[in-house]
Amino acid sequence: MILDHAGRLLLRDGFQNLNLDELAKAIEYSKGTIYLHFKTKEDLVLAIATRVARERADLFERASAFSGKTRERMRAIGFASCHFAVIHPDYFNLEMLLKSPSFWEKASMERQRTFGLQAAKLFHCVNSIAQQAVIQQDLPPDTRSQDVTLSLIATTIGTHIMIMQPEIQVLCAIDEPIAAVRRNQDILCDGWNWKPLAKDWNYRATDRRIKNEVFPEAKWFKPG
Amino acid sequence: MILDHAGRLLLRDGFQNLNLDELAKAIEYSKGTIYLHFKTKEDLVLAIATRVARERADLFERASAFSGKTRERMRAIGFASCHFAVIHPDYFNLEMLLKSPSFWEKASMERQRTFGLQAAKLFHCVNSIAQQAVIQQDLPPDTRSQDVTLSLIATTIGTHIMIMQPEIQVLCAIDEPIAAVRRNQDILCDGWNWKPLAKDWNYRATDRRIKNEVFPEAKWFKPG
Amino acid sequence: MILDHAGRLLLRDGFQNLNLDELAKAIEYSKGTIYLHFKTKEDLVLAIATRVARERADLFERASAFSGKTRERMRAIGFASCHFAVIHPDYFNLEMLLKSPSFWEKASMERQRTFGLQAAKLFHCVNSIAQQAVIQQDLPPDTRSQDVTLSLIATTIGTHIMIMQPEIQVLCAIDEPIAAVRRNQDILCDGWNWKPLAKDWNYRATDRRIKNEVFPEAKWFKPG
Amino acid sequence: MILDHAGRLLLRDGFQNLNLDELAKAIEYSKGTIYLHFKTKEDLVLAIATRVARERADLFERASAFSGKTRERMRAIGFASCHFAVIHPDYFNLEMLLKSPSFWEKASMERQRTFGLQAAKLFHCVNSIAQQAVIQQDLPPDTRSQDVTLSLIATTIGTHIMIMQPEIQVLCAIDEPIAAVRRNQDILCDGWNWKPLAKDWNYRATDRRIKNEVFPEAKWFKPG
DNA sequence: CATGAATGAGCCTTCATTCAT
DNA sequence: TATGAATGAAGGCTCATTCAT
Repeated sequence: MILDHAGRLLLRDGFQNLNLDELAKAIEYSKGTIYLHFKTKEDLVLAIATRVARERADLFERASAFSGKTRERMRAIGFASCHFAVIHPDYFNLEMLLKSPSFWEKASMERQRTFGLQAAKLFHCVNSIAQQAVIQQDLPPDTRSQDVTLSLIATTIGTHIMIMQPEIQVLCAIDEPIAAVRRNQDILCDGWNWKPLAKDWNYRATDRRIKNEVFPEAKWFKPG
Repeated sequence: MILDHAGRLLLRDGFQNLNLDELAKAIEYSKGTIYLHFKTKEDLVLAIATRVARERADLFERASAFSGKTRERMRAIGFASCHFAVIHPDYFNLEMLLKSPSFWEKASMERQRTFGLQAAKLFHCVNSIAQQAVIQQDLPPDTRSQDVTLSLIATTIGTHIMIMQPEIQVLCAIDEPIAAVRRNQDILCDGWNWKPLAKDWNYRATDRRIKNEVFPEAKWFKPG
Repeated sequence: MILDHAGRLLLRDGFQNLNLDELAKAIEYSKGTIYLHFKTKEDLVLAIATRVARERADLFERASAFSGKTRERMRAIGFASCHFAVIHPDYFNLEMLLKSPSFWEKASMERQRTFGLQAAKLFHCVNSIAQQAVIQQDLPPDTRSQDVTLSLIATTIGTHIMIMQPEIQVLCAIDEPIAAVRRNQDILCDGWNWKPLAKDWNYRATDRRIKNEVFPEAKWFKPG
Repeated sequence: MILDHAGRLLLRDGFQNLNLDELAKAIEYSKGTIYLHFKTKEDLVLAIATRVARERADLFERASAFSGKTRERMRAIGFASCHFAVIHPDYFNLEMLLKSPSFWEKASMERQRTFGLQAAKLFHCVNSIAQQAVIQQDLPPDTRSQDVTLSLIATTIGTHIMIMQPEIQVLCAIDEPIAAVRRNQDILCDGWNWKPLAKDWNYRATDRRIKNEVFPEAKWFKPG
């Protein structure tokens, strides 16, 4: 598949240094053939991004189906985001690229729509759990679910960005980067007063269940 | 000054679309003159980033000097980060660019060092307050200050990135984007159990003090 | 062929003044197409030089096959060098360019190798005749063939360089520049005591044979 | 002196890579000042060439004053050319540059004249000895002195060019490059039948005299 | 569907030269 | 006489895109 190779080169070189000549050499097809499938280079890259975004949305939806208290289910989402980050550690660089208007206007409408869909699924997964938490009074009654959702996604993204930088890992004496992501999510949930709080519930057992039931295939850095 | 114009064009066009011909036309100097001051295009852009980063570090250091409880001082830092985000809403795009190794190797050593210095100052400002909080037992005794620092910076960055996207603003029904940043910081501090918690202290008064004492010149979206 | 036009412009303008825009205009192809075939401008020029050098090596090898005494065969090589100089009077300027290390390192390895091969063929042609002359005692027994080879090539090159200069032609009252090359080769062979010496053998007849048998297509300045 | 530094940089970098910014930094004067003295870069380089050429002419004239048989005096000239080549091993690269018409037309008339003068002196030194040799019947009576002169200069130049190339030194198993120059000159004189021939006269003694009387300051590679 | 040779606009970078001070 | 900041034309090289086959 074109997208596999293209994705690999894209991660290695970045968007601007991604070279279609090199790509054509890497895949078994010619440059002309690439243009049969993608309107422009941007269109191709958006296709890659969309595929990865769909993968992420799928992970989130699987996690979303986890049974348990609302905070446990959100915790499953947290595991999903970490699992995804392990598989696609540099995906954020790609997503940042999609911010530029000059990028979007060169991609096909259809693909723009498809990508937007994946992003929306993501938000929805998180937000519907938060909504239910408010309803079930796991979260304080006057809490706006979108605010919780925003904060969780933001913290997750921000932490991923931070821990990718080697200097930060040194400064913060982090030996298990991915664990920092889930810790921050956890602290934040406590901050929102999302019941049961970390101190009131043994999440070790929950974590074990998530790993077994939702991500049996995943490799986690530290078992337990 | 060259950097002013260059910064403006950089924000408008992005790095790759920043055109030195256009820049030369914009400033009253010629292209050759630009190269008297900057070794490469990358060097120029790093100079821009450094200048803005220094501005941010200055804001943080001013905030750091705020007198009060540790959490109040951290709150002042939060205001600093928001104030900065208002002045330079697109700075994160620029900072993402600096991730690429191929970028750094084209900039002059001296400028690389200077930029690193500013980034370190930032971390230090936040971390030293967190350290003091642990010492003063405003934070639980077994808390690692670096973890708190990391989480605060990560949440701040992540939230800034999120609220820049118009779709997110719509989805989350945010009418005051910048307020979301400080809210998330606040929730997170509560999550860390940083005393006094939001429910135990009237931070309205603190906020007023910060605005008056630390950022008397700043325009905040909503007074109060 | 690209190399034909490029060679023409190269001789007219020299390396530094050779302009790829102009070249692209001269040939029916575009600048990009040139770079499909040649890695750099230096690579292109080395390709030109190699082609001419191969032509020269071919002439030398044809001459090398001439039958007769060793000195007669060397004389045939002398004719070859003159014939070549008539066809490519400015080749030495090109060859001088190849001295610069900064030139070589910008050309492709493959082409570097090919060019080196041609140069080696040249040396070999001359040297193997000199070797045989020593064996057959046409040259004194303690003569080192490489020294003879070096002197002959050096004199040939030097004379070609000299007679290219109009002032020298005037100063030396030369009306037939190319003849000077062969005369110097002849004097030098006499100096090495290469038998039969010019005074002991009628080389007119040999010359006639060389022209007819080896270079029937050549135009010599003065018949006879 | 400007020319000293400029000459050094010129040899190191070649003409096209000679950079006036770098030169201005090397000397104590500014770029503007350079242009007070030299019309163009070419003019500057021609000045360098002229100075070295004058040095060479002086060496030749000193050698020309050597007393002895005509062939001994020519031998002194040979030593002069070698001595010069040792002091300025890369001068030929510079002289080749002066062939290009586009170079000359950018230099000042005055300097063009001065340089031509030095070149003429060179030719004259050699030629007048050859002329006298014909008159004194050290050379056969029908010999044209200019032909002898041309052949000697050509062989000298050609040999210098050849022995500069490391590959040639290897191919020819040369361990004393400069000695090859004088050997070729000697063989050539024998070829012209310039009396006394090498076999009829002990030139060792002559060489010793030349070194002592004409170049007492010179360092020769092999004493004796 | 597939190709890959050809394109050519575009861009960064260099550097000899000038001139106001 | 000396400066050195400023110039700006020039040129090598890239690479996304096209199209005839």
